[in-house]
Amino acid sequence: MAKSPKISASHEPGGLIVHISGLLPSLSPAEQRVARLVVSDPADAARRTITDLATAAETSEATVIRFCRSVGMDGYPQLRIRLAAEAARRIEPPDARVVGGDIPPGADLAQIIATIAFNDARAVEETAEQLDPAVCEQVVEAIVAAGRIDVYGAGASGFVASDFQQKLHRIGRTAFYFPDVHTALTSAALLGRGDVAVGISHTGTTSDVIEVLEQARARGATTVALTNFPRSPITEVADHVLTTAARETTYRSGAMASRLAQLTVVDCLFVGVAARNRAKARKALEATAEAVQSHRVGAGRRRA
Amino acid sequence: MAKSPKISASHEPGGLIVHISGLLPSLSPAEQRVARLVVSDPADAARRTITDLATAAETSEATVIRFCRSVGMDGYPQLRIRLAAEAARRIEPPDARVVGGDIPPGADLAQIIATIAFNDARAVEETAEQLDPAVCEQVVEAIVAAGRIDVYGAGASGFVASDFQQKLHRIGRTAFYFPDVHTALTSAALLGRGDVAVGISHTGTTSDVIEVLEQARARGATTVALTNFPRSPITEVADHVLTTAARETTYRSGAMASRLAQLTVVDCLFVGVAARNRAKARKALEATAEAVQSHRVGAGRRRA
DNA sequence: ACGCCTCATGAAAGTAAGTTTCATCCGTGG
DNA sequence: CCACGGATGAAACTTACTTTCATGAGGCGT
Repeated sequence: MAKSPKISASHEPGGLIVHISGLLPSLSPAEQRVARLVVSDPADAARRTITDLATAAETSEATVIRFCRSVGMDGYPQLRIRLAAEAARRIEPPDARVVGGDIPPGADLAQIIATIAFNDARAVEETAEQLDPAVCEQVVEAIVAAGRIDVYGAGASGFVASDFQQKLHRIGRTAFYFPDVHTALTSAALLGRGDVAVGISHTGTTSDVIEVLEQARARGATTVALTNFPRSPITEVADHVLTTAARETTYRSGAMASRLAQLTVVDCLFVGVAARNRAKARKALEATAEAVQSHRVGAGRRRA
Repeated sequence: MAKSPKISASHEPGGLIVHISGLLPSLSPAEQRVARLVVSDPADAARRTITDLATAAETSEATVIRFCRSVGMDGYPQLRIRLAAEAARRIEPPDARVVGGDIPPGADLAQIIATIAFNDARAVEETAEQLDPAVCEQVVEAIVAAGRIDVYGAGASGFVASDFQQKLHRIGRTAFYFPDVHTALTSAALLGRGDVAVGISHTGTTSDVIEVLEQARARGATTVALTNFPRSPITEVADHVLTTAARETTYRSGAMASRLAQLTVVDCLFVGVAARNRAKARKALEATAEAVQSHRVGAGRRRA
């Protein structure tokens, strides 16, 4: 048989749940039902027997096993154990905040704040946990060596792309961001070997971004994808894939946690690049900070 | 039936290992061998199959089962799971992260990632903690009732302003953001009673933003400031002050944590506003999501 | 010392859990 | 309309877990 991809999960001891939620959209419907059960209550799933879990997910044991393999486990017992470990490690949320869940209709502002902060912080932490330092290293390497860096992103991811561009620019890297697809395509066509193209798309399905990244790749540039879903289409046109870990269940809630997760990754890359040449980066940052100084009032201390 | 003692362990979630070593002397020799293996390396034991463990302890599966019962477990699978959970909990959280500290010169990427994520997550959490729900409420109120909302911000805060504008727009609020001071001033001059002007500035000293907010206030608009410093100049021209809690000592003016903190506040306001009219907001969000649908590939799940 | 009892122990039988195979079904594109 | 490929669950199968039971090693009273 042609073996399913089986994305390795062995190098991420902390992020099994995260890993699974990332893979969720790439799973078959029946497997998704299993995944959802597992993600929503890992501890409970660990307690269940395979038959039990299969029944709960309204599917067969065979599907559960397939699910195990899909997320990189050898079999059900292994999943169970990893799940138990994971569940134990995770500090119980202070109160009944639904992770990744919707905000209850009757919620007051204090609840809303608590829920959002909790989910946002989680997204940041979990993203960091599952980020592969080796891949980051390669990306940093490529950016450091790049003649030019293009950052692409549409919609909410566009802000992140723009932020990244601006950060790189501030430390003296030649970076561009294009809010417009046509311009972006034009720019991508002018990239070449040694240049870097970074495509940002939470879902990994934004055709504009994929198209541009593809173009860049065709021209010989090193392509990097930043997405929440490790098996989404964008990863097919990327040399390096960086993933975020936002469980933004509700599409409609307007890309909140995902955006923070993306920014966290951007920060990591930025600092990684800056760290390659501390002195120069620092000097550049100081120069840029000084440049806007005249646009600040009450410089020095701010009235203790 | 003359049941063996079976000391309950269910009420001590944390101390399974301790529990076991406590009753080690009361176990039969063969069971003790099992117990010693388990205590010395719980994680490893959890990975083994019952037969495997029995062999390692030079005994039979039956004895392992008896051991399980002796320590209060129902059977081997339960022991395994508890063991895995216990082992996971023992792993110390990655320490040595300097809160708000600079990144050490020799740091490798993994350290950088951990430090950034830690600080970013902290900023988000602490911001939420000190956010005043009452002030948020007033701001939400004002935005809901506003005829028009202007969001101002320069530099890094500009991205946040832009993000806020876009979010409000998506749920049907009339919101604007101007990257250019002149345009912003022009717009502010056209605001009036019932309108809202939001000024975002991390330091609270960005003269451009202050100036624009001042103008807006003079025209009768409700002014809101979002800053990290509760007594900075911007607060003097604001009717409502919302503060972030980012201790941005890292990589000066990289504006990393502060930006996430600001976004968290924006998210809270956004959800607060959206919650005021769930149905309408949801409909608007769905409509906007649908609008970009044709720019996505592989709508359903992606590649088995 | 002898018989008897108790208990620890593992072999083996039995049961349940997990895994594989395979036929069927369903949607997709030719 | 058919061929194809993937998804799926029933059932066969394997492995893991649990129970039963026979054995034998002490202990202990006589």
